[in-house]
Amino acid sequence: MQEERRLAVLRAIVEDYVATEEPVGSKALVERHKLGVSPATVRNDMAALEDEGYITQPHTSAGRVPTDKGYRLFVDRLTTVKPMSAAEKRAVSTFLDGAVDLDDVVQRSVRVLSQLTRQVAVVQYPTLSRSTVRHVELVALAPRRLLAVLILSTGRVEQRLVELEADLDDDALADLRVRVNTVVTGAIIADAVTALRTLAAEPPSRTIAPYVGPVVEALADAMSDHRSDERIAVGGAANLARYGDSFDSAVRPLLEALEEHVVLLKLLGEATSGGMVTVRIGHEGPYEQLSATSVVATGYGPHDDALATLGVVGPTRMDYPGTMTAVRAVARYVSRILDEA
Amino acid sequence: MQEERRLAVLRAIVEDYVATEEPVGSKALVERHKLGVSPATVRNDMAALEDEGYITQPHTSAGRVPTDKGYRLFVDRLTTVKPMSAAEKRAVSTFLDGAVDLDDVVQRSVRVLSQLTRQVAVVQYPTLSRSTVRHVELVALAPRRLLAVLILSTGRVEQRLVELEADLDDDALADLRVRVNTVVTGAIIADAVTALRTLAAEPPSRTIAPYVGPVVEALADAMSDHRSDERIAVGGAANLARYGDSFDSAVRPLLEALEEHVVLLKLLGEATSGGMVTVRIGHEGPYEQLSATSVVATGYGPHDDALATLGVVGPTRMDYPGTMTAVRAVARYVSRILDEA
DNA sequence: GTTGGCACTCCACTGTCGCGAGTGCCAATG
DNA sequence: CATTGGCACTCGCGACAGTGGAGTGCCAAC
Repeated sequence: MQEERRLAVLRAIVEDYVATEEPVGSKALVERHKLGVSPATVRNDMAALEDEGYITQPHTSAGRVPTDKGYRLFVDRLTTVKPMSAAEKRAVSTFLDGAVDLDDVVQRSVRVLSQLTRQVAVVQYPTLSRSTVRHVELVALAPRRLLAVLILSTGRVEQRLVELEADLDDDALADLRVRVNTVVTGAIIADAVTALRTLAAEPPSRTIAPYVGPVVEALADAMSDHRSDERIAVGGAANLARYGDSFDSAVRPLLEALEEHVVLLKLLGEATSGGMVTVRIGHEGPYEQLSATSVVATGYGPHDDALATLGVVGPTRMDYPGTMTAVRAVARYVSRILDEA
Repeated sequence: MQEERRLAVLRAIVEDYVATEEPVGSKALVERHKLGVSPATVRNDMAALEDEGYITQPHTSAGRVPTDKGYRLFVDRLTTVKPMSAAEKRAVSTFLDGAVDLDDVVQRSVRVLSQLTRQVAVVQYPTLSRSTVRHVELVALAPRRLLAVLILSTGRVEQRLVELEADLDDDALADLRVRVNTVVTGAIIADAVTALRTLAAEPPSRTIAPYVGPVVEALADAMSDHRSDERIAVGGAANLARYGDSFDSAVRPLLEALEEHVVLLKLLGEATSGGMVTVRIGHEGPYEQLSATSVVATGYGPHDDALATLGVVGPTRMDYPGTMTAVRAVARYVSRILDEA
């Protein structure tokens, strides 16, 4: 009974603090939220909550502020799903539907996500390693030169120039093309690479033997190209300007992190699929300097495969319910678009 | 005679102010720069400089600060070329030489430029419209489906999927490939597009007539794809953290501008080729809100064609000589790399 | 034209003080 | 035993005045 009210008080504190950015006191609380009890009672509850480490006061005789632990409890148990407004839904769909290719999808996602949440949005490009090969094309550019084109299930296209050591005729090229595609089409990247290497190690026909090596190398290179794994789009950095206070402690390290895509990737963490949104609050993250920022992220990809991750980073003091639904919605929508492609 | 010393005083003021970020007074000036005259004399000169609008004082009885006009004079007439240190040169070359493709070149340029200048660096991707076509490849993916690959002189590769309305045999494909390449190879984009349209309007052979339309459309689309024109890479935003003061007035609008690539493009301005570095100081720029920021930019591209622009944006109070040489050096180096490719 | 002297200005900094929001504790109450 | 009103206490914050110092402008002398 009292326990229940205590949680209500915590929720109220979090909500008010997020809204006002100021430590919230007992009196203001009972005024804004009809708790049906007196300020004194709330004070008792607050003292208890502080003992348990959910809230803290910046200095004696100031209002209370949620701790990371308090936000955690709030997110885990007190969050009521906040549906998006019809207007917002419409905005997401119309904006994302205009995308013409994968690059564009990612760019637009970043944009819509940052505008929706008024935070910094981060979208990872679909990872190669977990996508599958749709098709491989080999194009003769010159007798000893060909272009290897790799088309993936995510819509990504990679190409590599291949220099050969012997002239290539059309028949051999056709043979090679068929052999390679038989082996890799439909396979996930990791498997495709090993399959290709076996092919190169034991050429199944003498016609292709002289060429299979360089071609396989080029393809394997394109497949395991880690630069693509690390690609990330960032948007809404201007929202950092709203931090106002706590510039050095919060904005500076975050700005630096935004440049270091490796750090960002680590921040986003493992992709979780199936509509689950991960929330990492303050010090729970792997970086000491980012102890004042939270990350709300989720995986996305066609057929609910979590190919990549998208989310937002912002101050620990953020609107978690709203942000979570926005992230979830954008992830779903992007996944659906990738399904169709 | 006095005129000469006055300019020396202005130069000293600019240098000191850039170094210390604080209004500079007459006494401090004669101490730091061996001007050979007394503070009183300097004061007279300062009064004159203020009358002419080159410097100003934030409030009565404070030191002087250069105005935009003062910086302009400094940049135009007082700048002594500041050579880069051997270490810096080495850093630029080793860092940029590691680039594997155009994307990588741009990314690395942004990085090295922002680190060199400790400012926000902006690099525009080489514009399509002024580059030339190296090669067009057409790849049959299915009887009625082919991939059109466009390879440009800048190293950029664009591809488009083309759906046909009639089955395509190998002979027709080969014919089409030859015809297209004859028309566009070596041409600059603008010419290539018109040449393609003529080809589509008057098909020179009946074999290719049913296919030339969609293929030409796809290629023309890829060529005039304005999204690529607008592509820009930004780096070093973390350097904005050093602004410290004047956060709202300077950092916020700049952060917003960094997201709006259209604005950035306009800021960078027209590409100027041939080692000329453009400096735009404060209010000289097209945006009222960015009246506290300067832009140092120059064009770059293979064979000294100014295909695109790169530069840095920062506070009007910046180290112009150092920034200018850094921008010039990076532009030259990138141009040379594009030459080789 | 240059210089030293001098009076003046004004910002930045410091210390003091009162206000108000908020707390913790306690005794009273249902 | 949870809740409540009362009350004394704490402490941050804004206002205010006083002070020191850097810098200026002006002037008379060289």
